[in-house]
Amino acid sequence: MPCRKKEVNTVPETFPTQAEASRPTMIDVARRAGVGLGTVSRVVNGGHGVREETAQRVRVAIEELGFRRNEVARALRPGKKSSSLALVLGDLTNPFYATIAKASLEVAGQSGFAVVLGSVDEDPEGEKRAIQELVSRQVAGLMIVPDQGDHSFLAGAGVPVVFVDRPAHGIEADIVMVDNEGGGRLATEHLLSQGHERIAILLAPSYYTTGRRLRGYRRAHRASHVDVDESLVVQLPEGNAEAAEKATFELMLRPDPPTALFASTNFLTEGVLRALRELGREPAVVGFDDFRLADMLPTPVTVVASDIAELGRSAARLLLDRASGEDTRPPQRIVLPCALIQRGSGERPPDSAADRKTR
Amino acid sequence: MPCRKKEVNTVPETFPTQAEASRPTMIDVARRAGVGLGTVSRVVNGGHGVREETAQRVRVAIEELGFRRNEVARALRPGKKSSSLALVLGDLTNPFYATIAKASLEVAGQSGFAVVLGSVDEDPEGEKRAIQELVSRQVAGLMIVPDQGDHSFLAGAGVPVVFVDRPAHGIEADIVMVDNEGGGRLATEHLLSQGHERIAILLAPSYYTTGRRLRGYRRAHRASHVDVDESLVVQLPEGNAEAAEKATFELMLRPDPPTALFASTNFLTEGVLRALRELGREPAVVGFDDFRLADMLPTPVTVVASDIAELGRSAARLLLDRASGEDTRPPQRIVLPCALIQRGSGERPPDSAADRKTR
DNA sequence: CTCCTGGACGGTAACGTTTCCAAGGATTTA
DNA sequence: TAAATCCTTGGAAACGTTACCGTCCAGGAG
Repeated sequence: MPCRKKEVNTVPETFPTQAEASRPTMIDVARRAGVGLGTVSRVVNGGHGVREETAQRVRVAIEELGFRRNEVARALRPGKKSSSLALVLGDLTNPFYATIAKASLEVAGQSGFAVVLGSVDEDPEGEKRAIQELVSRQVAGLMIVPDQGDHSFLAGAGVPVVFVDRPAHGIEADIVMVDNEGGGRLATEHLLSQGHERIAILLAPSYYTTGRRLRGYRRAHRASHVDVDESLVVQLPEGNAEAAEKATFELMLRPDPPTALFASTNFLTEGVLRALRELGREPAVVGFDDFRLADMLPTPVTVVASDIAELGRSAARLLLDRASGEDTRPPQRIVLPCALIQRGSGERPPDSAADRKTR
Repeated sequence: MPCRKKEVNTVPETFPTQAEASRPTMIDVARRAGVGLGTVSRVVNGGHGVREETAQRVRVAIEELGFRRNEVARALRPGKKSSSLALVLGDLTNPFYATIAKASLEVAGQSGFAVVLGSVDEDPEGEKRAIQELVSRQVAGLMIVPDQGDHSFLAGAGVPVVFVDRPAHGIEADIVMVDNEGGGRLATEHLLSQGHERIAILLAPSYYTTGRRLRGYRRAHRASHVDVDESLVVQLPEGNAEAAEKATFELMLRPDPPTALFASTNFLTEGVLRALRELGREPAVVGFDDFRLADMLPTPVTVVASDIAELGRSAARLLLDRASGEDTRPPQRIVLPCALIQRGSGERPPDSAADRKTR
């Protein structure tokens, strides 16, 4: 009897640390059910054109053998892409990215898609390598939170792409993002309306989002007929909390410190708060993007926030539509709104910035 | 001339939203380089047994055509598993899980492995489905942060498995975890040494880790000859901050409230702090697992912490070794130590728990 | 009764890679 | 010089699935 490898009904004498159990194939199922290979395939894929009685026999055989379709072999067929999406992003430890990952994972999962996370080094070259790795895995689509640098190499990849949070250079593709300019404007208007006229803005380096938030900041000033002191527009060398902390120190120790600070990123907000605690100063603070425990800090933190999870969900939905071929519209551009969440730190009047030295 | 599909040298007239570019295959490369298929394969896989001159020709052809090996087809060969690991965990929004994901991703990436995230619903049944989905994708190994429930179905999967953070029932496999008992003991000893004798412990429901942390709590009490008031051992109905907040309210409003609280999870710690702020009470608090901004809260939070990233790294390393077949040792059990980080909340003396109502 | 239609089903050819085997040429050894 | 060996190379089989193309049989129309 030409049986595949061996049936494992006997207990192996050694612990099967990495059992080579060789899962049953459709051929095994076909043999067992006494039908042809094609019939099994038809049953597995919805069972059209198969007599109910036959289908039942096949299903029984599948159950008995514990058969599961080999997705790799399936994806090999021409035209069929694998049922996985790729997600390329920076630092999962940043709640912002983690939220996107979780949300897209949920949506993909509902459609039976898995999500492959490419490993992302810091440099743009590493990003490119990671993306190509993923393409060679025949993923059905790519969700990318792009780094700076050219992404035109994606044009010929033959895979639909959705950019998340910011667009990429050199390629036109779907993009899902938040209303950065509106958010920057919202935050700044809020501070201006409290009477602040010296509002510093801290910017992470050269992200697209950074520029838009700054634009909102400028627009708000213009609308209120307040001039921007360019020395209060701080381009940080890095996007982390430490850089923001250092910059805040310098800002606040100037002879003419700002009365309010707008931190354009969740990590930057953290750095700002650290510096202020150290300094014992209390200028108004507004952050971009909400973060856990923002309401639990000594002065709860006012932020402009958007629905980050929706960012991930939209991206996944859009990508699934593209991958299925249903959606052939020109590249979409989805922009989610921002809202101001007042908690206290953003509602401090200009004079509260004076030295308190309550330490 | 039997050319594959078509060469796309012409600019398509419509925007190629999801270009069907049909990437070049090894056959194309072979034709272009004027060599056989096998030779190309040998070059791609390290090029042993190929004359340098021939190899060079092949490499040029690869470059010119922009060829990338199709990983799906590669994984189809018997014995060859795909070069991806699967990671199954709960809520990526929890920094604990996010850290594991990031760390394992890094290690896997260094070995050229991608990480597939299975979508994980809440129920154990969903977890099982997700795992089987991943197995059918021929992943080279599984990292699982297991839910309760039986995992014996994994025994025949023919794939190495590493459990993370807690063991699973019904299967013996590698496991990487933290020293839960030691950590629980450390936290409790610390509080006892301050003179606390009424220490409440809040426990998330029925996790393995919960039981171990509780055991450490009891051991510390026994070692100090302090009896445990069983009414201070609080099993929460859910593992989230809300449940902990509610329980803390009830605890602190008792006629005989505890003078210290040990929150056995980062989310629980958050709930405890919320309740205490609301109540205006200040018992000592120690949390299990560090969290971002813990040092920035009104009273910085003392925690027992371990190197969560190392948890993820170890898991990935172990799994890669197993997958390569190099490591055939019996199931390993890696336990990482916990350390106490004193920040203030855990160093409050017993009498500080008295009503302050400073609000 | 014959022919045609259509549903059910079996078989086979791909998909792109790796691996094995055999063949050819060059080089060494007797 | 002939034989044996090695290195290089080409070709074909196989992996598990899906898609297509026939075949077979039943039933209805002419």
